[in-house]
Amino acid sequence: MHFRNKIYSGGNLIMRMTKLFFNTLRETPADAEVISHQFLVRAGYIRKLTSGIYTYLPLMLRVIKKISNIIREEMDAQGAQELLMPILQPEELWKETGRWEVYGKELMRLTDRHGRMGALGPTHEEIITALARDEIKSYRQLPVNLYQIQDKFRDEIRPRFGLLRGREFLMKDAYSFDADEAGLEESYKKMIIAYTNIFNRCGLETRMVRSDSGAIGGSVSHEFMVLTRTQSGENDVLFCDSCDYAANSNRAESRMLPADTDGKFTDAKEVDTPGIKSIEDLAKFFNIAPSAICKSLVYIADKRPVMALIRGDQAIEETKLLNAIGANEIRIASDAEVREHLNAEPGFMGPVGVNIQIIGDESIKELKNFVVGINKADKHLVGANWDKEIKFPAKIADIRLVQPGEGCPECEGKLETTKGIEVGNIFKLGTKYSEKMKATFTDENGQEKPFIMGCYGIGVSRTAAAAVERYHDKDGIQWPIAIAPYHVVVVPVNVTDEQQMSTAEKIYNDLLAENIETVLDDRDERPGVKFKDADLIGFSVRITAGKTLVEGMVEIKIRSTGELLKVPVGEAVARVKDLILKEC
RNA sequence: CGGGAUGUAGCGCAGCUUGGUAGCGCACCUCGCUUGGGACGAGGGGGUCGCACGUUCAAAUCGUGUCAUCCCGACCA
Repeated sequence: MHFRNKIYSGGNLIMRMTKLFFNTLRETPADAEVISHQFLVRAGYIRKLTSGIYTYLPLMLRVIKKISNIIREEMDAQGAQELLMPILQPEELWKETGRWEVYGKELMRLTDRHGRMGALGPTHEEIITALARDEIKSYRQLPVNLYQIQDKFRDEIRPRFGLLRGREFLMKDAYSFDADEAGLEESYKKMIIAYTNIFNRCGLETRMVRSDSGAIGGSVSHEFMVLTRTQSGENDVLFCDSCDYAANSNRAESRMLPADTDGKFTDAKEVDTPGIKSIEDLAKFFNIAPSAICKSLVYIADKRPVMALIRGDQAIEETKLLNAIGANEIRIASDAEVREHLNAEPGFMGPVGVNIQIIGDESIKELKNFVVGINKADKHLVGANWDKEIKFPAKIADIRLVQPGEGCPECEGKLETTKGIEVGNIFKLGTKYSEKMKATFTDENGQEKPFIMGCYGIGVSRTAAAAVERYHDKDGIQWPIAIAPYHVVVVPVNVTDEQQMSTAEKIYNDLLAENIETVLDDRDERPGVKFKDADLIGFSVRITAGKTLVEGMVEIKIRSTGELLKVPVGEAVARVKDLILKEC
């Protein structure tokens, strides 16, 4: 309830709409695909400069500042301290961690006039670690958590969805330094508290989900997802219908349905399967369940071929596979590559007599008397068993894609799926950066030790977009009140009507005196225009001074619910204040 | 990077097939009128038709190249 603060730092003081720098569009911009992009452009919040790069107009900046301030308050409450690091980063630091090579094209590299290489910061692990290395010498100085709110630049392969995936975007990034694992655990928990509070205060329902750590590395990580309840959102989230388990699909686990190995084939033998290549065809051909088949897939991981085995009814989760074999890049092999590396026809390949790495999913362990390819065209082996006819793979890992409907790994519930927008993430980095960069401190025994680190991000601009994605109707945005650019718009229906205008002015001034952020729509426009704009922009409350004035009443309309109240002029301010206090 | 599409006024689009003085709606300016859900009338301003080269008496229109933007995919906080 930030409006209680005497000093509001939301921005400039122009609160008359004739002065406000904004412009609404009647038509939807052709290049805006998702709702948040469309409304933010139409309502005059953002304008595109170039692909993936946007100007935040005054309305947008107010929203951004509100989110930022909530973030600051909650981060500070957990003992974190704000600083601000440079956006241009020197090549040397990135070479220390090796990320200059592995980060890829997303890292926007540039050269200065002296020919020195650098990059626009997509994240700041290197910079903060270098700072800690120089400044933190003793365990007595620990723990420390430093954060900043700053523009990040990532040269996205394909920017899209407006503010949801831009190249330049506002992010809060925090980095914790601890003396030991227990300290990191403590810091991590504090950030969970901070994040939970932040998103709650922003009025966003989020779910903390387990996720893959990606290129940043580290062991444990969680993402905070806004569950959009719509088609939009880039991540698939699996969550339990009865406990609080939730995970990104690239990390989710489950109790899968048992295999249906009915023991049809008790003896192992080669069988002709002319042209029968797919699992589906095999199942039909033999009249068995897909789960009685061992599926073999070949991937090219960092240019080397790898065979992945999985139960026939299951699918590979490529991110899991990538992590399991420690590769940077992975893709399914082409037919030509299968022939080249296996000397086998696609559709008949299998884990026999090949000299490439073989990795098996957990799901193949229980396979008995199964059907499997043996690298012979138009033949399959039936009734196979591990370590009899087929050698059990040396490496087994969870590389399976979890499907909705499967059992929750932590309770008896079932998993459901929804789209989510990732607005925050937290990582336990451990010593990944501090070791490489020789960022150490002296512990109480005089031993030199690397910092135990964590990092914690929140996409500020993305959070704003996610809020629009989640809260809107056909007419426009329905901001949660805590992040709405203004709380109230006062609309005199006809600015040439003296009574309407003076009433509106008075209410407007009285609201301002109560520290309620109010704009006066003093434009000489027809009421329809003002109402449409008010809905589109998403002022939380609209007070209309119009025809009801003859009864001494004004109208109060609540944007989020559409609720309409008629109240005596003299009570309007108190009623609105009350409404906002209750956050509508 | 692969596949697809589009570049014409600030925004949304037509015109291109069949080459001949660049149009419509919204927005903008002036005047009038209007004032409870994106009014109406009259008048007005604004465009190197993405860029370059070529074909032609003549190119928004045809050809070649190039750049940009968007969509699908690979990738990703």
